[in-house]
Amino acid sequence: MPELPEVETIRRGLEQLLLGREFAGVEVFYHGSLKSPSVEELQQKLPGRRVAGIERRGKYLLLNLHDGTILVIHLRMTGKLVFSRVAASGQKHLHLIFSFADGSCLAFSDIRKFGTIWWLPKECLVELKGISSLGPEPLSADFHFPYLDRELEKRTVNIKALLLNQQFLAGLGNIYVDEILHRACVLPGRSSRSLTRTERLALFAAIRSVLEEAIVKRGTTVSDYRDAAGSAGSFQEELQVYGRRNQPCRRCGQTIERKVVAGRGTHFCPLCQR
DNA sequence: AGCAGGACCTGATGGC
DNA sequence: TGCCATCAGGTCCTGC
Repeated sequence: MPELPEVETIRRGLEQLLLGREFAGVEVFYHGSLKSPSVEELQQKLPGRRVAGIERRGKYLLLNLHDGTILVIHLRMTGKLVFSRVAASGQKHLHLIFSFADGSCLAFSDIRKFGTIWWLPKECLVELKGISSLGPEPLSADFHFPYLDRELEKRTVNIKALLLNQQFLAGLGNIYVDEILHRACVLPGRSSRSLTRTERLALFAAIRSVLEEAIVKRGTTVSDYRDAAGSAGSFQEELQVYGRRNQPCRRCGQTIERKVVAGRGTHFCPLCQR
């Protein structure tokens, strides 16, 4: 599932592949992917516009076009963006293809059809509630210890649910939350405000270090994640708890357990996480 | 307001 | 073998 490190890896790939390219057309096979505008309006108005820059906000990809409009893409769980130098077709679950003036294209496919695309003027970005309500970027200066400390104090939910909340912090998903809590030695069911100062400091450091290392490894490929060039990531080899139920903890040897916390499959070490 | 739980989807897996 | 139920998870929506 693409979380922050995967989306950042895709962003970097797309930046190499798409910058300056001019849109020539769009084919839409599954209309549910395109939230706005209509297929007709997109097909009519997108051609001729060029890619000027690619940003990421949380798990959202933002393709800035030279005329001040933005293509916003969210891959949700199984969405994929794959660039090809020649026209692509025939692949399964293909929902939309952007073609460029030089004959290359960007294909959007998604097994579960949850992924979404918007095209809108930059000033309308605030109307996308999912983006405008996002919390700070975990790797930016906006995310600092006093913020984490304050939020932990005022929330009543368990720490797993808080870390999954995009309005608290943008970009974390199920895999990295489990890994972060293991690194910080904190059990996922603990209430946010119960964390000691030592644990809060460890959590702050773990959020940053796990994400940074995962970006270096170009993300985690558990089932079908691929970057924009079609390559898998390698952080799955570094996972300490996620997907390791009944296997020994790499830190203390205790058997990794799995239970549902905050409605999500949650992996943890019952001995070295407290 | 904050929080919990269901809905949206399809493919993989397991039980019978 | 085939059928059915269950599970996977990001975000939005509803209701408490």
